[in-house]
Amino acid sequence: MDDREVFFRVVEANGFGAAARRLDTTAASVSRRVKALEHRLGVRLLQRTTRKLSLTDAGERYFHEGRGLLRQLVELEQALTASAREPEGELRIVAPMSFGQRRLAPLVARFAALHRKLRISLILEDRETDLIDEGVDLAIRIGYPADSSMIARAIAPVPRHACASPEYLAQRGYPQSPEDLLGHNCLHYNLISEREEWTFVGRDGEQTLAIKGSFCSNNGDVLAEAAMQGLGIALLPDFIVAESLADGRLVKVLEEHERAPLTLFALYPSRQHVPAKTRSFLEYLLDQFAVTE
Amino acid sequence: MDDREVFFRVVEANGFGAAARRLDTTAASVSRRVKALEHRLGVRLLQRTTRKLSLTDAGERYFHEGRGLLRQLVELEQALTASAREPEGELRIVAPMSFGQRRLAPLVARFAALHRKLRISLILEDRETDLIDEGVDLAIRIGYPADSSMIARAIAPVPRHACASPEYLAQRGYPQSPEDLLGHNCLHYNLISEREEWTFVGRDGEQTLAIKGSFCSNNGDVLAEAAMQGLGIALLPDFIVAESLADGRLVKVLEEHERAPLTLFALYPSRQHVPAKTRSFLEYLLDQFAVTE
DNA sequence: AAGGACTGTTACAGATTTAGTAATAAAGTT
DNA sequence: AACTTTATTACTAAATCTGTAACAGTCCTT
Repeated sequence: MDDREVFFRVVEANGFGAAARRLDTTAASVSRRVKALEHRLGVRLLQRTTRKLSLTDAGERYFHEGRGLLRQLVELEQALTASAREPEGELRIVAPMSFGQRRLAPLVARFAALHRKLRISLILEDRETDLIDEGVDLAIRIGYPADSSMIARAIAPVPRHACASPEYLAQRGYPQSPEDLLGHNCLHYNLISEREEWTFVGRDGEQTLAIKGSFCSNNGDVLAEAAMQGLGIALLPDFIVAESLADGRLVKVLEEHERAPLTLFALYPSRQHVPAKTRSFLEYLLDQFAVTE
Repeated sequence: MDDREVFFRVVEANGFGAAARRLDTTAASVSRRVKALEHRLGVRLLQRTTRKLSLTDAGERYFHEGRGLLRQLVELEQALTASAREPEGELRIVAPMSFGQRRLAPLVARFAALHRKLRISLILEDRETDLIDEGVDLAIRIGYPADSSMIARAIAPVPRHACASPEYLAQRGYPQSPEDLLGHNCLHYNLISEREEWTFVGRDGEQTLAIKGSFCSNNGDVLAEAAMQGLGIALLPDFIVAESLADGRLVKVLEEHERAPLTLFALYPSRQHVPAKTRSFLEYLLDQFAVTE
């Protein structure tokens, strides 16, 4: 509690004791704080006998001009505090391109409809942006957490499937074991990892293969399209190939050898006092993915 | 120092350490205070890595809207502090009628000329006003201090003289001792004391006489006029009869029996943080009367 | 690639400040 | 005159704040 506020309360309540009661403290404390304020300003603010209070010129001026200022300041602070509770302002989200388009965009649109005081900016980029530099509230990443100064919250597992078109498999054969891939045209998705290695779970644990292929890309949709055209086998995240698998344009291979899924992460700066807009969206995401997956 | 001010300084200085240097404290302290402010508001204000600072939405708003408010408040406080040093505003003085007219008015006029930022209100009243109720900064009293909650500062002695017109004395005789007054028409000034008693210094200490007279008043000028017209002997303060004594219209009697003079007092509320206008005027009075008397 | 310089944060210990209790003094009230 | 009510202050304990120093993360230079 500010000494200034104590003084204003004394004037409003017209007495030290009355002010103390309203401020839930003792008259002794109020007396000392007014004294301290007067000492700090070097001006007597209240002329007081044990029975009467009256403002000095300085006190009069301070009360009339200062109270409004302090009140505005306090109201501003309360607005800020409130904004930490109810989502408002701009929420900047960055996410990988494909995931953003396919999965995030519809969720974000529904979330935006729930919070009309929120302006949402969804930025799709396949590079790791500096959250602080870009003023980003929340970043969606797939893989493993990296930036140590950020908080990484796991949202959902992201399985990856090795898949190809039925035509390709009919022509080149259906791989029965990971090793069989060495004879196939493997289409590498180099956004998650540059290294042309695929890892599967074999008889005795994980097994990493140096694969080869005629085509790689940092864009999963391009690879999926290539696979559908019968170019080869692609190892792609579930959300990119789910539709194609569902309607049969792509077929999973080596399904029982799939390694543990990647993780969908939400990254946000710091842990103390996360603004409501960020916290709220994060909870929404967790809720949505808990149901879906 | 207010946490708010620390935060604004951090933003202005663009760094905790820089702010600490300007505020003449340590980075540790600054860090903690910003943290405390954020905790109090429940909002993170600054996004910080060890190398970069950036305002959160809340911090941005707080800085832009709050800094002006706090600055106005601080400037108001500085103005109040300054007003305690340089006389300004309204200075309300109350004084007894006769003394005010004859002695104080010219001094006040000269004092007013010295301090153009001061508006002086000289209230002449022969009753004891409540300084606090009336918003009076300084009261001039003659006699002995009474109001215990006020500060009474002695300014000058005020001798009283028993005096009459030369014509009256020629006709009725010149009193040689205080007792001789019993046979005279004593004109009582009942402002200082209602009781019709005059005290003189005789052979063995003070001697109080119950005097009698055909005329009394609470106005010294009226009494002086009456005395000059030869009505009787009046016991009046020096400042009322000085002129008449100087030009011979009145003559002192029993001069060697005069008791100790009354005292001219300045009364003002409290002792801590006396405003500059009051202090300044008091010093002026002391200076003026030290020279004159 | 590694070291150096600088940043903000935090544990610790000591110092300062603050709070409430109770006693005191002053001014109304019955 | 006794009683209330009011503001103030000495006293003690609790809370807070401060600076130091160690630490950790980041950028820059070599």
